[in-house]
Amino acid sequence: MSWTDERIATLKTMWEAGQTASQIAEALGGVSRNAVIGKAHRLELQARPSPVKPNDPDAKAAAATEASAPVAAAAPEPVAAPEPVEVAAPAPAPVAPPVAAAKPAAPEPVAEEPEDDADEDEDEDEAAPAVAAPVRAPQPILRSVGPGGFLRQAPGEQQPPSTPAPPRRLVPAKPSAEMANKTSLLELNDRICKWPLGHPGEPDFHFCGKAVNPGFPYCVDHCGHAYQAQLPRRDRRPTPPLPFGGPRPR
DNA sequence: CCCTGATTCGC
DNA sequence: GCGAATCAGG
Repeated sequence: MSWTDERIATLKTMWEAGQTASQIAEALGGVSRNAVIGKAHRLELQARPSPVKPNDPDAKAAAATEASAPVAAAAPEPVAAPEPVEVAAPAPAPVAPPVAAAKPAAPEPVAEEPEDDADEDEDEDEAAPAVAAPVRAPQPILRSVGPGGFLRQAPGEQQPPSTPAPPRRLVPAKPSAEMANKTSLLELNDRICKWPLGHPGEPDFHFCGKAVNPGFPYCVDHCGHAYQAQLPRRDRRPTPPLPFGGPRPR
């Protein structure tokens, strides 16, 4: 298997979406997770919280290099001023994180309508009324910053009780009509949602294409899908949050 | 044990 | 450039 543009695009997309290397490898097929990670790094896609990220470069390098050779000398404690790794503290404290007031000007362009939370809109309805954003009190909400740098939902605004909802149609069932205004890979830019729909290589594969949530590669809706707490693999639905139908049966 | 990503290094 | 082997934290 080689890294075609399509595969690379998928890799990028999934990587940015927070999928694990294993999942990406599985979805792509024909590659190991190591290959995915290696490629991701070569593409300079690095990011995402890694389970193994020490602090001191020197100590780490030494440890990594001399992994098998127990260093019994030199540089016992070169640690002088370890810079505190400033990660946004998920402190529930009343003090608002800096990000909270970041963009209070534009309170959710998309109306999170209470009318039917049970049946949330995951489908890209051709009639998506993204414009019908009614007046909503511009009260800033307390948020913390997640590993990916995304705004985490405040405890109060947890919408559904983490109900992924039964897997529904992720790919428009209407090939022709829907295809007319699909967003192809070539049309991707900084302003439109890059959430992939369908499988790369297939005729109906396209991207969401809606306006992005400022600062993110996806629209508000898909940010919600892309950025969520990782559940243990075991408790994870086979594919629910995945825009990809999962590994394509070959 | 399992998982994760990072890094190295021979190819 | 690629990816298996290896490392290391959770």
